[in-house]
Amino acid sequence: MASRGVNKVILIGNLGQDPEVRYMPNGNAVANITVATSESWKDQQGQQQERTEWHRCVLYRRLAEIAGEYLKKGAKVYLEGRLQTREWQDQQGQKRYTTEIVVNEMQMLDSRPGAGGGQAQQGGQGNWGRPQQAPAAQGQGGYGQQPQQPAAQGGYGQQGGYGAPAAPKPQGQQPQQPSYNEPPMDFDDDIPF
Amino acid sequence: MASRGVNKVILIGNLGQDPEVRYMPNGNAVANITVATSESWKDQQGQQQERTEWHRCVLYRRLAEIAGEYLKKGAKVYLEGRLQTREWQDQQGQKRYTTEIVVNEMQMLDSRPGAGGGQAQQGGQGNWGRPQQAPAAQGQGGYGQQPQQPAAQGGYGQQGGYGAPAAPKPQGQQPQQPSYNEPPMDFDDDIPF
Amino acid sequence: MASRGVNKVILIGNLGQDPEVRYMPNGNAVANITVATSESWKDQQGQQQERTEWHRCVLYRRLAEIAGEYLKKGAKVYLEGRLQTREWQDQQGQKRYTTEIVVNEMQMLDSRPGAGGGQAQQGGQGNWGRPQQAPAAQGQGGYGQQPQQPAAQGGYGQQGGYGAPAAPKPQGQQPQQPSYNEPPMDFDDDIPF
Amino acid sequence: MASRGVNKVILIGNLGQDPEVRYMPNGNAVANITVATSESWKDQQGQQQERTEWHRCVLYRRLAEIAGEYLKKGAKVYLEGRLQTREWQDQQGQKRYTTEIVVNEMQMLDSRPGAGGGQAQQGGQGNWGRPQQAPAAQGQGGYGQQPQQPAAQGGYGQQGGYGAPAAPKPQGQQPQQPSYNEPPMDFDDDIPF
DNA sequence: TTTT
DNA sequence: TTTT
Repeated sequence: MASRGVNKVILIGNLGQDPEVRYMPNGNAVANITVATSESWKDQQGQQQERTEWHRCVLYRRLAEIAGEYLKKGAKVYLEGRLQTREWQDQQGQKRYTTEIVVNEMQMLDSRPGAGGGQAQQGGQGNWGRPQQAPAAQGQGGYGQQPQQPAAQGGYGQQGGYGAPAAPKPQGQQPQQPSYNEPPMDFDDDIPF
Repeated sequence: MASRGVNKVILIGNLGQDPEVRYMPNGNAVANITVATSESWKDQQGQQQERTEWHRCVLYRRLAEIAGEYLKKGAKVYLEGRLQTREWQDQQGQKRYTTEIVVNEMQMLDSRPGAGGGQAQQGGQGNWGRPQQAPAAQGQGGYGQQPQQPAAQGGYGQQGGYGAPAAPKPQGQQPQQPSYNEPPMDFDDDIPF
Repeated sequence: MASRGVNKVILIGNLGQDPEVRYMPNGNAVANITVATSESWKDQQGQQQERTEWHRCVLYRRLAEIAGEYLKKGAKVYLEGRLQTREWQDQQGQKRYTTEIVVNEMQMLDSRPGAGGGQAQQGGQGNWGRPQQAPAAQGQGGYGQQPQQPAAQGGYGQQGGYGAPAAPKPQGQQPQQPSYNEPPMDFDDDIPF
Repeated sequence: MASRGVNKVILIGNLGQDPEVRYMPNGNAVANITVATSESWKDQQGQQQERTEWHRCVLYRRLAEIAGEYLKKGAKVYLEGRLQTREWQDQQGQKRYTTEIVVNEMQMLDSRPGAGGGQAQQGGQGNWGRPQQAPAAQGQGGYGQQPQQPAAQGGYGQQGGYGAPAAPKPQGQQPQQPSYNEPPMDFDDDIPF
């Protein structure tokens, strides 16, 4: 409900491998993805250098399902979340720590294969999920025949219920909308400058 | 529910004046605040320069109420939101545009007056709301005798209902919490470094 | 040099039209771009709604040149900058205000046309600049035959000199690099998890 | 010079202990700080819960010096940086990983002790550095008698020279300033709303 | 270790 | 209008 301080991470990068999705006893999905960001620079000898940073990210519930459905190795994504370091024990019983980004917002940044009409199914190089599947395998995702590029937001435990299988419940977050008595704001079809 | 693109603003600044809170017909609160950020630099002649930027911000529902209750002129705040430009007409019937930050998260950054025990009475210079009030005037805010520093998050239309007077309903956002079957993460009592 | 407060904007969106680049007397480039972000939601009647927000952005110097060279209408970009409201006078001598994002970091998010081999030349739909040019017409940009996807960072006055034509000077910002006596960090070729 | 992707962290939190500052052979300062953020929520049984997250942060050069000089245990700061995971070996020769935030911007969020006149001397509870020192012990910091609240930005390798002791050189980053032929922007004395 |  |  509240928080003291701000703990925010923003990433744009590419998946190092396909998402790993698993389900908890209560039916909630959890997905792990690893995302690479990189920077390059010239060192003091003028040599071009590059360094890749790998980020371990975890997504829950609806976000996990979307990730599992639509992302694959190489996909470019925008992620927003918070840092969390968890403790675990290695085989020797030693305490270890792993820092992860708990994602609460995701945007896919690859242009959709098959977008824009025609262009047809399959993929392979588009980094979108399930490209090899038969065209009829759809439906579960709820994104329709021509699946909309899903852009997902998932606050903290946003889908409400723990203990219930993830379902397409109404999101707790809708845009803060122009109420009748606010000034008009219709920008839908023209650019104001 | 969804969004294409990212539209995010992060501000830390000081209120130029007390918040203006009003209520919509449906009972929802709306608050307007103006926040200053400033930067200083040396120009090419070596003169110290400073420029203040004023940001017009709008808060809705619970956030508006908290702002009205706890913020006042001079208060330092962290704000997160999105940009929104709305069109209006001036007296000559000319189209005008105003860009505002629609706030969906807020953190007060002033230390509470009277926090920590002792440290003296009243406020007046602490930039917290209602400092001149009699000590007994509490209660309405629901923050208890020793009101907790409120840190508030308000997604898009987060408090659920339009058309209902704002009430302290459960937030749509709770921390994404360690469920029983997730990896252990208990940092409560020891530190990883 | 310093700033009191934080004034930060993060956008991911698409250009509404080609960048407009002009040059100042001192030779510095200035580019204006308009970027759309949009969100969609279901209203209370269950109707799908969408709202597009248009952001007026301004880029200076090297960033302006890169924008002019590589971006075009429809291109998807990541932008980071700060809000700035400037005053101007309309024809009636009335004070008007326009809020812009002064961009200091930019990332192009479209996959390069012609990247990865095959996929072929031409453009038109790739949203990258100068797509109709002959393949040999390159060179000015300094991005080579197979131009690297430019990712640019431009702090405040980053290219150092005012008063000089923008040149590919060394950036004032290089990655904060592992100095000899810091712990080794070579992640270049393996994923650590 | 460039980067592919975005790797950004934004924190507001409190220092768990005084900064640890050390110097590299080339004279550059490095500071380590640990910063706490926390969130609280009600669990499913209605119990108030709280979780504190600890962030390991590293600052270089001028930022490190400022941190060492002005921050102390308990201080509240705004930090911006990037995630970096470095590999090291434990005593058993095992590979270990530690994730840190490499800070490139910092803002102190505590109000200065002794600011505003009167308000009394010394510190101890103000979380500003060196509070127990004799008033004359100043000078090294270059912030004057009444030290300005330092707000610091330090890009990547921002202070220019490696291999030289950090000195108050001109920052590579000045505000992107209104040049003569840009639209007027003088907000110094009037407010747009 | 912090803070409320 | 704020803040330092």
